[in-house]
Amino acid sequence: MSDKDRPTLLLIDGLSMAFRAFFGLPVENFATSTGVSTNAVYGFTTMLATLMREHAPTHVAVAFDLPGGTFRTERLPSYKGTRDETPPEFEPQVPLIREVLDAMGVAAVDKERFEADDLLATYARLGREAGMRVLVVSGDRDTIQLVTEDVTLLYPRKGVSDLVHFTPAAVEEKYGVRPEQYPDLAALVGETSDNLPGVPGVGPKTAAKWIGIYGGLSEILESADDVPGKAGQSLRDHVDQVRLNRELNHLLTDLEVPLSVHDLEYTGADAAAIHQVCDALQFRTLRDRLLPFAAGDSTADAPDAPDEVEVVTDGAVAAVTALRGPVALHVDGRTGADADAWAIGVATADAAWGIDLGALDAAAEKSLSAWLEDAEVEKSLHAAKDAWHALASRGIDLKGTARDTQIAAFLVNADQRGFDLASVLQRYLGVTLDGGAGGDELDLGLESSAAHASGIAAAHVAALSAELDAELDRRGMTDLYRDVEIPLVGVLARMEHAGIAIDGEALAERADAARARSDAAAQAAYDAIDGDQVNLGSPKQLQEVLFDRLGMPKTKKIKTGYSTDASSLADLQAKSPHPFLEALLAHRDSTKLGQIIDTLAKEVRDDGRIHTTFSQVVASTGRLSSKDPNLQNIPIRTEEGHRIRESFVVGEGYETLLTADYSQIEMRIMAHLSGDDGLIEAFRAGEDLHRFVGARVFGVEPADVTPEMRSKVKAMSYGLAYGLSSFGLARQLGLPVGEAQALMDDYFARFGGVRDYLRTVVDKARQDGYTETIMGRRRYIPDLTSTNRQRRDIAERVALNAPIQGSAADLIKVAMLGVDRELGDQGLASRLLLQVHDELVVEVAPGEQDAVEEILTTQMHDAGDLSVPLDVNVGRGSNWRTAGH
DNA sequence: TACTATCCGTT
DNA sequence: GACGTACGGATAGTAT
Repeated sequence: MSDKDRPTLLLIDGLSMAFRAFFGLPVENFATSTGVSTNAVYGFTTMLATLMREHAPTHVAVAFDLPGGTFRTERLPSYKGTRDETPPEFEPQVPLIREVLDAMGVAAVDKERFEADDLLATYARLGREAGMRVLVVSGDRDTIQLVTEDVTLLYPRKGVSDLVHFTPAAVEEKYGVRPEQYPDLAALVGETSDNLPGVPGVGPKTAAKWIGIYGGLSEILESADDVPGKAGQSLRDHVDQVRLNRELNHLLTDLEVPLSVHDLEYTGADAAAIHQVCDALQFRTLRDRLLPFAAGDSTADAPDAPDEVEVVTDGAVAAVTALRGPVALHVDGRTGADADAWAIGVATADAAWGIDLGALDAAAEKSLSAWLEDAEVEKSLHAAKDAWHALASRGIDLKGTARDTQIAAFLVNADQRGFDLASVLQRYLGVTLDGGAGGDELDLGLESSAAHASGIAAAHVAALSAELDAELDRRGMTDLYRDVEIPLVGVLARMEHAGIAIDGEALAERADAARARSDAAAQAAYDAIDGDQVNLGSPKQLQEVLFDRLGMPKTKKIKTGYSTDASSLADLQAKSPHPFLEALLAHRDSTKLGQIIDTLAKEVRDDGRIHTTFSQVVASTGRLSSKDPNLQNIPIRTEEGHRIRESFVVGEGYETLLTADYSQIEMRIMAHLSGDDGLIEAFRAGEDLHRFVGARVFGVEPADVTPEMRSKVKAMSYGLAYGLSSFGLARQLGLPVGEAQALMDDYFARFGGVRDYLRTVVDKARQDGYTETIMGRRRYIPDLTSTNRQRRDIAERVALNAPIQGSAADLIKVAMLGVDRELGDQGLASRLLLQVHDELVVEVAPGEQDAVEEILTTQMHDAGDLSVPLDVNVGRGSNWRTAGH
C-alpha cells in the first residue's frame, strides 16, 4: 500500500496551536464588529483548513487541555508554573474554536487530569497500530517522542502556517538523537516552558553526546559517577531533578480515550453550521475555504467534468425525453424583456446532456418541448422563473418544476447576498463555476459550447438540489418549500408575463403636471434665496445653503454633515421659518413624483403594459420584492399619488381591475401569535380595531374615542410590531417622551398578552438562534447575542418584526396559490397581475366580476387558520385608483 | 464605469 | 448616544 492510499490520522493539539495563532496574528486586527477578538480562531481555522486540504486526512481529532490540574501538577505543583498569565483576549476564543470544529465536523477530545499531549500520544499509537499514517500537530516539544516512520510531527516554526515536518531523520538531524530518545535529552536539558530546570551547564549538545555514548538516560544515570568534567559533577548534583523531568515528560500512550480511532473518521462539515459560525465571527474569505469540506457525498457523483456531458442533437434527444425524472434542468439564454433560450442542460444523478436549441430539427424540438411541458417529469432548476421566461419566448410552457435551488438556498438562510448559481454552488458544494463568477445566472461562459456548459450546470444543480433538500428537511421547511414557494414560481411567472396595462396619455399628463410643479417650486426656492446657482437635488449644496448661507440651526448628523431630509426640513421650518424651506419641500415632492412617473413611462413595453419582476429571494422576511420597475412602491398617500395610480388601467379584453387587501393583517397576526384575549376579542367582534384599543387604553367608551386618541393607539399598535421605543413613539406623535412612555404603559396594562409575546419572541429567538413564522419560515438572527448594543437592539427589532411580517408574507402567498388555482379550476379568464404585500390586483374578464370577487375573498380569508378572522376588503374600478377603495 | 451616500416611495 | 420593519431606485458625488 502506497503512503498516499493509507488512511491518514490528523491529530492537533488545540490549545498549543491556538496559542501560536494568537501570538502570530495581531489581535487588534482581528475582531468582530461587536468587539470579540478572533485572531486565534482565525489563525487556527486557517491552519486547520490548510492541513485538511493538503493532507486529506481520513480521520481527524483536536485534543484540548481542560482547566484544572493534571496528574503532572499533582506530582509537581510547580509544573508549567512559570507560564505568563494568558492575555484576556485569548481565553474567550477557545470555545469559538470548538464551535468551528463542530461546524467542520472535526472531533474535539479532552480528558480530565490529562494533557492534550497524552491524548495525542495515545491516539498516535492507536492510529499506528491501525495501519494509519499519523500527523501530529503541536507546538509542544514533548511530542517529538511520538515520531516514528508512521508518525510525523508538524511543529510550528513561526506562526501557524510555517510547520516543520519532523520525521525520525529530521529529529535526529536537529537534535542528534532518535525521537524516542528525545525525552532523555529533554530531561537533561530541561524545559523552561514547563518550569522544569535541567542540569546546569548541560545543553542539547552535551546531552546528545552522552546519549550517544551511553545509549540512554538510565545508562547515563547508572554510570553517572564516571561522567567526566564539570558537567559530570553537575549531573551528579541534579540526578533527582533529571529523574523527575523524565517522569513528567513521558507522554502516556495508554489512556482510556473518549472516542475510538474509528470514531475520528472524517465525514465532512455541515455547510449551514459553517455559515452560521462564519456569520457570527464575521469571517468572509475563510468561509469559502471551509465550505468545500461540506461538499459531502452529494458532489461525489456529480458529473461536473465536461467530458462527461453528452452533447446531443436531433435523434439523440430521445435519450433525454425518455427520462421520467427527477432530473435537473438548466436553461441558458437571456432573461428580462428580451428573454430567449438557446441551450438547455439536463442531468440525472450520474449523467448529463447538453442540447443546443437552435440546432434541433422540427421533430426533435417538438419532442423536447413536450417533455419540458410534461408536468409529470419532476424538474429541479436554479431560478426556475427565469428559465420559464426564456423558454416561453420560444413558445415552450415549462411545467413540472419541483425544486428551485435558488429558492431553497434562500430559505436555508435568507440573510445572505448572492443567490446566483455560481454563489450558491460555491457556498454549498465548494464548486467554482468557470466564467460565471457572480454574473448572470443564465450565462455560464462559453469556453466550450453553450450546450456543454448547460449540461455541466445541470449536473451541479442536481447535486445542489439534493444537498439543499437535506438542509431544508433539517430545518423543517420542506412543506413551505414544496407547497408554497415552488408552486408560487409559476404564478409569479404568469403575473410578470401578463403585466399591467398603462394609460400612456394619462401618465404623460402626470409627467407634465409634475414637471410644471417642480419648475415652479424651484423658481420659488431660488427667489427665496436670491440666487439660482444651487442644485436643489444635491444634499451637499443644500447643506451649504441652509447651514452656512442661511445660518439655520443644525439638524441631525449624518456622515457628510447635517441632514436635509424631509423631517429635518420640517423641523427647521418650525424652528426657523423660511420661504426657501417650503419651496424646497415642494420641489422635492414634485421632482420625486416626476422621477417615478418618468421611470414608469420608460418601462412600458410595446404591448402597452408594464412587466415587473418579482423576486422570492430578496426580502429576508419572506416578502416578495418587485423591480424593473418596482410596482410595490407606487405613490398613494397624496392626491398626486392617487392620480398616478389612475394611469394603471384595465387592459383590452378585460372588464375591470379588482383589488383585494387584507385588513390590518399584521395586527391580526400579532393577536394570533400573542394570544392576547383583548386583541382577539376586538377582531372577533369586528369592531374598528383602533377605536376598540383606544377605548381600552384611555378608559373610555368606544364611541368617545376621539380621532386624536385613535391615531395615537394606531401608531403604537403598528410601532410595536417594529420594536418601536417610547422615544420613537414620542417623536412620531410629537409628544414628550414621558407621555409616550405612559401611553405604552397603559397599552401594555390592557394588552398584557402582547407585552408577554414581544418579550418571549425575542428570548426564544436568542435561545434558538432564529425566529419562525406560522408556516415555519426561519430567519437566523445571530446578532441577538452581540455584545454591541446597537447591533443587539437592531437584532431585537428584527426578531420582533420577522415573525409578523414573515407570517403575513406566508399568508398572502398561500392566498395567491388559492386564487390562481380557483381561477383555473373555474375556467375563468381573469388573472392575477400584482401583489403589494397585503394586496392583490386582478384583471377581471367580462362577466367574471362576482365570481372573481368571491374567489379573492374566500381564498384570502382561508389562507390561514388563525384565532382571529382574516378580513378582506375588495374594490373594483377601471383603474388602480378607483379599484383601490 | 463602479461605488457610496442620501433621500424617498410603498407596506 | 441612538432610538420602527422590509424593500427598489433615482440622483449627486467621488473613486477608478
